[in-house]
Amino acid sequence: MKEITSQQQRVLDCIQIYINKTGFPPTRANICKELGFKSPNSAETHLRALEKKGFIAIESGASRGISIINDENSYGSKDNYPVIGLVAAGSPTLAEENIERTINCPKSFFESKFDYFLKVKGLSMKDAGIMEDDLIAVKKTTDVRNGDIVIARIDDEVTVKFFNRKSAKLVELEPANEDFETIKVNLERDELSIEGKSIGLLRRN
Amino acid sequence: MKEITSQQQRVLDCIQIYINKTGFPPTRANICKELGFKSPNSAETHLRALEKKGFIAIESGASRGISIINDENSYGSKDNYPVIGLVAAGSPTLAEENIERTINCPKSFFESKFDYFLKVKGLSMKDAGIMEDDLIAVKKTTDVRNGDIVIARIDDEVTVKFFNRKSAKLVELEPANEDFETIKVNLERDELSIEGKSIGLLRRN
DNA sequence: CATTATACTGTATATATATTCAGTACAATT
DNA sequence: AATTGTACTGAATATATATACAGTATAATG
Repeated sequence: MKEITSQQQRVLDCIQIYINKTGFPPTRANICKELGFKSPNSAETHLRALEKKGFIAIESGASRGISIINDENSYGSKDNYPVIGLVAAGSPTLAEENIERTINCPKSFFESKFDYFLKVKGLSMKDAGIMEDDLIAVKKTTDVRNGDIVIARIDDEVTVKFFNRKSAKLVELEPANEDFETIKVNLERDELSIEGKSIGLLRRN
Repeated sequence: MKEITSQQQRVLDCIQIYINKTGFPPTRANICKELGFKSPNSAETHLRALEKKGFIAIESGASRGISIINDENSYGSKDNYPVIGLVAAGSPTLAEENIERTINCPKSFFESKFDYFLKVKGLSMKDAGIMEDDLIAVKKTTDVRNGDIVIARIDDEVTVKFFNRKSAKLVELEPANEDFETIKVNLERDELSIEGKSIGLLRRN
């Protein structure tokens, strides 16, 4: 993120204030009126500069298509946490197309910090009190221990299970539902990537 | 706030998701595309209905001039909610001595407003995904329906169960665990007070 | 010294967008 | 039986809006 000029900062503030006040971004003309410019092109050039520097995104062709980019490695640092639903095969979990929505929640809401909410599919962990459509608070880490509820990825499929390391080369992913079977992962043959672990859960009836 | 139809709810959700994803509200055409309508007027009429019912505001003439009205809770305003643990016999649930701690949490965190968190004891609702020490978000109300998870008080003891009204004088409180038995409450003989119902759940591992 | 970025005014225009009008159909009230 | 609300299609239109183009001026940069 490059440095911003004072005028560009005024424009950026103006956009944020406008959104806070009305719920939607301003037009070029709105910005001109707020800041006293007499030509819409004044706003336009500032917007293009802000876009080039990475402070905002502009949807081409769309009216009011301005969005303020909350940098700091995607979402984490603020109070808005993304909710991940179905994860498209092969795509990174936090890719934009996987984000269903965001939830506003205090950073210290769970005992330790976390990175996103994962919407649960299926009932394979029901005996651990994890039901369909529950939102698991996931902390991105590979530091997991036996008994942890982990979010694992096997062959581009994301699954939530108990982690259980049996030996140097064998990891078992155990469901909490007798209708499901333990997944045995031979680390020499199969690929296992640990996305993170569950540190909390949220359910909305 | 009047009642909303299922289609209007879909439109409202669509608007919120669009804003979350893009940073600005959708046009009529955007809504049509998302929901499969073929005429922008389909969206228009739904928007007007939502406006009339007070769910959204529409800025006349402005493109994308839709804003979602969050009555009171004004998205982001936070509040402290008490956590109720063991309820002393005879005392009101929200009495000071019953408050273990408070949790800071956005007012609009669950779909509907709630009054306190109740810390769950025992496993009588485990098949409903409610485990020991889970925190249930409780909305104080006596307006409960069959199938709701209610917080009930019988003889100064607080319990969480499924509510099931069998007849004018018989209410059954059903556990979600085969090791527990349904509590049958004869309203002519026993006293039953409904403290509220569960509208969400929070678990901290 | 040429180049580039900032910071504007002013005009013009294609098109994105809201909004109205004309219908059809169905269900719930009154 | 008449009215109202919901739930749409389809077409038409005024205007809101982004955006390009033509200038002017200043400061910084290599």
